Amino acid sequence: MTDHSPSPKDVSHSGRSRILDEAEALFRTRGGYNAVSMRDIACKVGIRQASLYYHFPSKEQLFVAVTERMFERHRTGLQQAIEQAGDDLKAQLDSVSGWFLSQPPMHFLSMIHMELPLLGEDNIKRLSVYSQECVFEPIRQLFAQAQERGEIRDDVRPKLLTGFFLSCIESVPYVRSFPDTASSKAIVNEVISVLLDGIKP
Amino acid sequence: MTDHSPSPKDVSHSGRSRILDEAEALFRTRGGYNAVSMRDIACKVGIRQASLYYHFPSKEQLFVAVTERMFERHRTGLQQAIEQAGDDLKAQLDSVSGWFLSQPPMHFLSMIHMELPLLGEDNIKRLSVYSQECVFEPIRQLFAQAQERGEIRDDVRPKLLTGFFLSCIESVPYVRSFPDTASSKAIVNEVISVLLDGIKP
DNA sequence: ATTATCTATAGATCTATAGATAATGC
DNA sequence: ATTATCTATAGATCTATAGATAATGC
Repeated sequence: MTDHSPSPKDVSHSGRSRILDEAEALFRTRGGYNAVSMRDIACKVGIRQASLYYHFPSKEQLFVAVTERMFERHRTGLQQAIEQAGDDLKAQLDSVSGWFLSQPPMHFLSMIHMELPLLGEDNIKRLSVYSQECVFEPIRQLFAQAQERGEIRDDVRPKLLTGFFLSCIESVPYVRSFPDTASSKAIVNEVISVLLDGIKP
Repeated sequence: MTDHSPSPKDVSHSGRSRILDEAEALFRTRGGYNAVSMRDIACKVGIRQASLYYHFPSKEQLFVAVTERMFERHRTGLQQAIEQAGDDLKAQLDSVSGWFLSQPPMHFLSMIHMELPLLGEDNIKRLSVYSQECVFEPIRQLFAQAQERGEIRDDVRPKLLTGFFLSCIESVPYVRSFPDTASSKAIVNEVISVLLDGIKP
């Protein structure tokens, strides 16, 4: 929460944020909350497992901190991406896609329905709300404003468009994994092209 | 399909397939492979944990069996759905969507990148290939044939369309979870409408 | 005095195996 | 004789706590 950064001696990045970094990488690359032990995390950081409990009261709270920080990063990243693009829908979508591609895949939907249910009720609520604010809502507004400007048909709902767009972005690493497929950027361009113009000739 | 036999001795349905049913439901509703123990599964079935090892040599093999059976079910379901629809793209997509909505959500992408990595190398390969054959390939062919019939622009790749379509279908339970949102059928219709015609006015 | 680590361990798991036992089929 | 279950338990975990210890700040 309050990051008083009292030690400007942060040579080569230590302490709490180092733990968050390593934990985030492990939760992402191995199979999520249950597949990563406190020992795994401590090992990566280079300390003993029990020492993690000086910084976080429980594994669950460490996971929550990791996830909140990630959402927060996406909030600011998305905000900047959208600002830079100006008031044009396609430019905004390109920019937002560029942001997501610049980040390690967050696996938004997978997180929501495979990781959240493992947590306590309060934390589920907390992270659900936070994911909405940081990730979903910025994109929803982008679509809603484009609709007000008349760039989007009136019979599609921005909320649903946001869900579809996010899920397509999330599928990029998967389709990329096919033998002959193109770059992520090319794939994303195809998503956006289909979204804007449909697949008909 | 329906299992309503209230008979106490449950002659209709016991043994191996009963275990697969309960395990599948648990893996889906709780948080996946690591979140479900053999004890949980045995408890649902009504036997002791050790008895599961008479039917399956390991938890991993049980999970593989569950997943293969699920893919197989989707293979035949998708095949029927596509056959029934005839040679029209929209009709086929409607029918395929109808099939997915008739099934508990399979969380295709989530499975691929959160569950598979937990398994042994051989099983990863095995299930990857199987998921391609049973789920991905039928839909890819649907798009490829529509493209040959001239119903789809030549500059979009069926493989990518398949990824996008699957990921959108997978997002339906999520967007459904929003407060005011419509039925799953209405959501899917909106996906298909956007896919076919784009979002421009 | 505070901060950040350590060692050691309690207490709960969880997977899998060994061997006994009941029920069924021949 | 085979099939399907059971009890009991070994052996590995894993989370979290208690209390000691070193390093840093005042």
